[in-house]
Amino acid sequence: MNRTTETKGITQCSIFDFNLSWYELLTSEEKMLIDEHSVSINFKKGETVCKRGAFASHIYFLEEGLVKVYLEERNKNLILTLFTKNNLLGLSSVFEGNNKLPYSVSTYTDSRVRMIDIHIFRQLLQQNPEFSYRIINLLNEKTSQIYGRFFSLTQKQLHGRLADILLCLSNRIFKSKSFELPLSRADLGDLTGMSTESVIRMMKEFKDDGLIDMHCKSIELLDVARLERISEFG
Amino acid sequence: MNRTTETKGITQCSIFDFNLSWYELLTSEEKMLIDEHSVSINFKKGETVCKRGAFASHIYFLEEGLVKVYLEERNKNLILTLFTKNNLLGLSSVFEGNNKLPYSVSTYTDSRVRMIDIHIFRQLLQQNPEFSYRIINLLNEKTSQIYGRFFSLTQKQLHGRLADILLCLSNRIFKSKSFELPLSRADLGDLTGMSTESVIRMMKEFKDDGLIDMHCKSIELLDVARLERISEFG
DNA sequence: GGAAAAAACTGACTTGAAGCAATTATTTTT
DNA sequence: AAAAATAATTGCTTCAAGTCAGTTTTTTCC
Repeated sequence: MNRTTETKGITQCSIFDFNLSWYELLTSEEKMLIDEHSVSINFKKGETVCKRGAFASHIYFLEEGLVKVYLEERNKNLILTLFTKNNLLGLSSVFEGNNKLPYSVSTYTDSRVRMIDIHIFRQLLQQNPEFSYRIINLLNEKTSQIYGRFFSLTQKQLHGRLADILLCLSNRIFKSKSFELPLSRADLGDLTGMSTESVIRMMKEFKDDGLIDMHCKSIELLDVARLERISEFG
Repeated sequence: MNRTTETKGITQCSIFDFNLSWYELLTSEEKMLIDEHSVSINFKKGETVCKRGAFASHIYFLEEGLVKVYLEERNKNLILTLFTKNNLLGLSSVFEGNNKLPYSVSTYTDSRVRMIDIHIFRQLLQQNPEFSYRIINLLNEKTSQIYGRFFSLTQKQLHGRLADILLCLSNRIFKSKSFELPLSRADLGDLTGMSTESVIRMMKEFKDDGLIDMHCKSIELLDVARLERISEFG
């Protein structure tokens, strides 16, 4: 067919951190319904919010904190995505076919999670088309981010994957070129699909090359342009 | 927390092939609206239905055929999923934020695709909650399948990945233990994240081990139980 | 504040899987 | 039906990246 204009690379950044508001789209009765059928729970750093395979009884709204959404099997771990505050988690289970949670969630920092009864949430989806439409948009946005990560982890080598994740953390999560990382090196490994040792080696290499500065948990991106090039060329 | 019952492995099968009906949920006026604002197009084997980056103007309903949904960049290819007939494609672009298509689609066999005006589709989503709810379920089902593939491709080695894909093709796509494969070895590579040569070597190995029988494009699974074990143990 | 545990790091070694180049088989085209 | 093009296959070589084992640093918790 005919030539299409070139678009940006597939993996610009892929960690979930946007938040279209959804609560505002509800009527006041509906809001009240949510309020009545939800509770807000505090989790300490490192705690498990929910485990894959458990029955899905709630939709989670992360009011405060930072969490990982991950899969584990045997000793293999894969972090699907990170969520920051004001995001909805566990939407996959609104589908009755998925009555079990398809992933686990645990916290990196102290967090507050509002747990919303899933039946109420479903009811609202079925009665309020605007709300439902917004949720579709949230799901789609998330899916296309997952595609980006999928591409990154399957098609790029270590340099590219690490550059990807560093850029994401900076742009999406911490919104700053320097940040204190609450994730361990092992977590970075689960996020990039590489071994802990490789993460360490690669980060040292980035440091030696003047791409980043780093003292243990504190990280600063020094040369974003070059990191982007590394991300692009895999 | 308390111990949850063990669930099945993450990657049972991950190719998209279920179809909840959605058309029936529309009112007769809505159906008419769809009919008026859609056309059915025939594609020959190997043709491109749409390319990543193009403006998303339609939702696609695959009336007949087999297609791949894929990402390409430089010489890297990744097949996200395969679709069989009676499935909706391109739902990611109902989100106005994504006015460009996030992936490309091309056919493996002669196919017929109904192209539905995206504005009409959006309108229906916003006015018909049951329809919208059904679409959410479709999206969710798809997402959890993508997670499975994501895990498979990032955490398993070649044996496991090939076993995964052979089982999927058999269970979901062809619904038979023996089938004529319309995909090339290179496509199997793009589907499993391995090189064409590795696909060939691995399939030969499976054949020598009595797991499958194979003559060029025709494949038969001989020992499904063992394939499942290989899939499970990566 | 000191002991214990957990992370972070380093170097040596091994290997899974990709890349390359050449050959054979299939399919398409004329 | 022959020629050309595409796909499948094989063997050889290379290297990216994981594993293992040991050391140092940092964090946690009595």
